[in-house]
Amino acid sequence: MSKGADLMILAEDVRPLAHSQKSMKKREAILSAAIEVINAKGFAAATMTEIAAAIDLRDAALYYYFPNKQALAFAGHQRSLERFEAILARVEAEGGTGLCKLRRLLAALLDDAVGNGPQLYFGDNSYLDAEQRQAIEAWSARLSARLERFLEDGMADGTIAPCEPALVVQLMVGMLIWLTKWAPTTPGLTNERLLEAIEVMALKGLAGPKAVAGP
Amino acid sequence: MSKGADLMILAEDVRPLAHSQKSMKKREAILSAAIEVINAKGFAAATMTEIAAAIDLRDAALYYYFPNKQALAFAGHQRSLERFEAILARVEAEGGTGLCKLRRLLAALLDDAVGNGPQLYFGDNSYLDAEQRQAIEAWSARLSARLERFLEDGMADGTIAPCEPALVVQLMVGMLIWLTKWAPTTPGLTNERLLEAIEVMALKGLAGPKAVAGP
DNA sequence: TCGATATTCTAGCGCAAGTTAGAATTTATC
DNA sequence: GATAAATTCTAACTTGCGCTAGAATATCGA
Repeated sequence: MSKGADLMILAEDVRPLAHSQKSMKKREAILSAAIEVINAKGFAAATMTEIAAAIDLRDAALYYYFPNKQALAFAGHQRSLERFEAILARVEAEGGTGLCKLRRLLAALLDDAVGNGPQLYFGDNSYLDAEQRQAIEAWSARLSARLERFLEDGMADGTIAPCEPALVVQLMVGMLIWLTKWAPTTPGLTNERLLEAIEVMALKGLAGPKAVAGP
Repeated sequence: MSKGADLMILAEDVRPLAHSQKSMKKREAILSAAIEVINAKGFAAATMTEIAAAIDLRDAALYYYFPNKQALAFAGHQRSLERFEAILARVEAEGGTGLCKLRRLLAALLDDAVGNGPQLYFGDNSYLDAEQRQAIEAWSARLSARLERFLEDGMADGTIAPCEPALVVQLMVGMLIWLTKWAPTTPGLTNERLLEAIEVMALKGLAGPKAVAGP
C-alpha cells in the first residue's frame, strides 16, 4: 500500500469514488432521511428499507453511497455535530456576555431543529464500533467544553451564578434531546413558548447579579 | 368464552399460573435485568439472551415467566411507573409548598435511581403495540398531570414563578431521562452535586417571590 | 425415597433485516 | 443516436434473534 492511497481512505468512506455534485446531493438526502428515522426509532429499529423508502429508493441503493448501515449512522452523527458546531461558532463569533451567548445558542438550536429536523447531537451511539464511538465522543466532548466556556465566561462577567458548568451543560443537553421527541407531537406548540419555558426554568436560575433581561 | 375467564385474562399476562413467592422473586429479578438492559441499549438492541445472561439463565427460561419480549418490556414500563407513582404519592402526602414538593420529588428520584437503577419512566415505547402504548401513555400523562400540580400549587402559593407547567415538566423529564445515561459513567459524581446543579439551573429560576431557601 | 411439580436447558425453526451480485435502467458525453 | 458511465433494481444469501418443543434437572411434599 502506498502512503498516498492510505491517506485517501482514512478521510471517510470511499464508496462514491469520483462522484458528481448531483450524486453528493442524493447522499445528503439519504443522510437526512437516516438521521430522522434513527432519531425517531433508534438505530436497531430503523431499517435500511424504511430509510430508503423515505426518499423513494430501495434498500440496496443505499449501498451505492454508504458501505453499510453503521457507516451511514456514523456519517449522520458527524453531520449532526458539524451543524451543532456551526451554530456554536456563529454564537461565539457574535460575542456578548456568558448568559447572552447561552440564550442565543438555545434559540438558534430550536430554530435549526425546526428548519432541518432533529439531529443525533449527543444521543445514543452504542451501536458504533470502538473507533467510531471514540471519534464521536471526543468531538462531542470538545463541543461540550466550548459550551461550558459560556458558563465560565458568565461566571466571570457576573451574568451567571456559581455552578458546575459540566453538570449544567449535561442537564441542558438532556432537555434538548428529549425536546426533539415530544415537542413535534405537541399540537400548537411554538418556539416562542418553548424558549419562554426554557428561559424561566433553566436560564433565570442561572442568572447572576449582573444579568439583565432581554435577548 | 365465559365472562369470568375473560376477566382473569385482562388483568395482565397469564404465564405464571399458580406461582410461588420464590417464583415471583425470580420474575422480579428478570424484570430488573430487562429494564436495565433495555434502558441502556434500547428495546431492539436488547436481546433476550443478554437479559437472561444478566441473571445466569438461558433465553428460553424467560418464556416461563413472560410470554414474549414485548410483554416483558411492557411489564418493565408498568413497574417503572409504579415506582414513580409511589415516590410521587409519598411526596404529595408530605405536603408543603409547590416548590418544596418539587424539590423533594427530584431528590427522591435521584435516591431511587441510585438504589434501584434507572427506570423506563417516560422513555421510548414505540415498540409496544397500540393498546400497551396507550395504557403506558395514559398512565404517564396522569403522573405528569400530578407533577404539573406541584407547579400550579407553587404558582398559587407564590413559591413558583408564572410558567406553563406542562412545558416545564417536560423539560425536567428530559433532564432526568438523560441523567440516567451519563451520570453513571461520570466518575466521582455524587447525588449532592447533582442536586446542587439542578437546584441552581432548574429550581432557582422557577422560584417565585415567596420562595425561601432550604429543603 | 419416590413421585409429582416446577424450573431450566438443548436444539432447532422461522422470519426479518443487512448485505451482495448482477441485471436493468437511467444519465451523460461525443 | 450510440456508447460508456452512473445509478437503481430484483432476487437471493446470510445471520442473528425471537420463540417453541420437548428433554433434562431441580425442588418439594408424602
